[in-house]
Amino acid sequence: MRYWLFKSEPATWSWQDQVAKGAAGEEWDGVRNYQARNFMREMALGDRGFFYHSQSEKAVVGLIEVCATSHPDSKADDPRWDCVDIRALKPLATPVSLATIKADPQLAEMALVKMSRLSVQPVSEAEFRHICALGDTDPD
DNA sequence: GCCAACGTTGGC
DNA sequence: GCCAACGTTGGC
Repeated sequence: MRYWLFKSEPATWSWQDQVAKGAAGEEWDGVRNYQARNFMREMALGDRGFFYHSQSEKAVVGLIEVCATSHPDSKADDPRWDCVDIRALKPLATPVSLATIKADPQLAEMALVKMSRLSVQPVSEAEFRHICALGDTDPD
């Protein structure tokens, strides 16, 4: 299993919006960046990831699961844009802020820190487990 | 609100 | 194919 991070502006699509979609999940549409799209094409059913609030909040707030592999983005008028569907699993008991991540030497190599504009990015298993621990949340 | 980083576009 | 101009993202 691989691990990922999905970034969203809460004003546009928040964790609460994601939770409201329930087990059926929702298409992660709107990505118009090749790197982010290519990561979504690599995702497998059951891959796990973080839901991150950018802008005002800047924190990892929840755990998600990939529930549909890559398919054309239904909201794109250009066939080059694919996306996956994800569903909310559970919130982090304690959100893990960007400041916390930046201050942690074990997380210094994360794309979140090094490539701040990338909206869909891979997370290593060690990073995934560490952030779950910081968030007082069972990764399973 | 500002600015740095970075992706895209279009002229040459 | 290069590069300047411009737009967008996201942290501060």
